[in-house]
Amino acid sequence: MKVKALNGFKDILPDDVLIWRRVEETARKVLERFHFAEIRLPVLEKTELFARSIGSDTDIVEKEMYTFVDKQITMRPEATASLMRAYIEHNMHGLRPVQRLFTIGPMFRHERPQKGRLRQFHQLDVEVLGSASPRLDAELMSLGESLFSELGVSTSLEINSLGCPDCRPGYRQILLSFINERIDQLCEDCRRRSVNNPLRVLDCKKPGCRKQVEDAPSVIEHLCENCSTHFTEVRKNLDLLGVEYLVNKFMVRGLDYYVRTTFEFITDQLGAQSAVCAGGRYDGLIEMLGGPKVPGIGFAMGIERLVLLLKQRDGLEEKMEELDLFIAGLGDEASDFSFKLMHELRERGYRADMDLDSKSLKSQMKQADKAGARFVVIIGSQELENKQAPLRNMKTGEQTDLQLAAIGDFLANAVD
RNA sequence: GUGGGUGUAGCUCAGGUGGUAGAGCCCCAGGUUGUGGCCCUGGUUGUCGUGGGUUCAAGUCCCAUCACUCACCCCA
Repeated sequence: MKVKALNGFKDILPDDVLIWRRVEETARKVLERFHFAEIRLPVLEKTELFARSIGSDTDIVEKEMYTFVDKQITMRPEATASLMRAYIEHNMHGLRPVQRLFTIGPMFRHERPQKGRLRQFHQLDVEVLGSASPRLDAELMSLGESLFSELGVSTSLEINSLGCPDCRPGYRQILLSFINERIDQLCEDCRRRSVNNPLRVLDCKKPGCRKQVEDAPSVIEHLCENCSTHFTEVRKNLDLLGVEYLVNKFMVRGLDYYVRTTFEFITDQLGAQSAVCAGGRYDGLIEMLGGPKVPGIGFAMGIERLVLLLKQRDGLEEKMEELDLFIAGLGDEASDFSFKLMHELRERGYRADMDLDSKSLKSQMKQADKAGARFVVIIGSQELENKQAPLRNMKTGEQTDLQLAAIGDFLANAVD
């Protein structure tokens, strides 16, 4: 019986790694422009950290975490909590008034896998601590927009406000009585939700429920004055930056710590997993975790989902050039020489390879072609004797004789 | 946790009503005694997911089981 990877855990093979690297490199480049610094965090944390931040009543904490029950530690299901922990632990609020941080890495949730959803998945997590300004909310969304446009992926932005501890309880009551008036018309799930988390009823996907809540009271209409002003300012700043968005009054977040602004970048090309990037404001979270009273906002981008989008976009990827030079050696003596030459060229910084198994020249040329080698040099006993060998440009087919000793210098000229 | 779909070569997939396994791609060799891509010729690779049942005979029918996958739930 072959040993296979766990369900929901995937190998990322070399061809895909090229796409992953493009995503990561683009992200780092764009984030640098927005003055973000990278932070690297551990994958294991105390279970308590997640229970306190994400909320012990959420599905994530209740049934999706990989927890070592005997040790009270958990593989992180998301990055925000860890990042807050690090921020507090290292007193980062004292280093500068506003911290702009991001991190990229694997997260773990024991969910049933499906398209765009794995048990080990990867996120780009972006957080800004230390400012409550609505400008920041808009700035983060424009950052998301820049990331997508830089990668050539089209998404649409939806925003909402969830209010704050001052105004949400009141709204919750209003919504609850609205729901209770038509509780018989709602699906089983929604009836259950109406007790645990009435806001969730708003984003039920069943057409029947949708119709019922069509004109439900929205959070936005019941925001307190501060939250309302904040939301207006966020929208004003989005307009100022020319960021297009849609207000989705039914958008709800699954994590307890969100307040005020929430947003999602969505796509219609990933089946049921439409959100590629989602986030929101979480003023109060740091304090709740024992830190200073510092506001924060952030988002997470699902890298697998992003990679899927990039892959299903018309794939016109060029053949990758993996090598500067492939050395085709013919015969033992020439192969010894080639082996040493290859080593010297690598020491000088060139990408070189050769065939170690004394295959036919035809086969070696094929290998060179497969690898996308820029040049091939062919070395046999005749070439050793004359100290010069034919060097072939694989793109043009041109072939010229070159002194063996001059190959390195030739590459220095030919390769940027 | 719940429901649907699919399991045949390394990959993508054919195999009406049961008769001891196929194509394309990939890979390898040759055509071209030392030259890649295109072309031609030939070749390698299978416990037909697994276990049981019906039958003279099962990839094909029945049952069970596992894996993968999509969707619900939830979420990035």
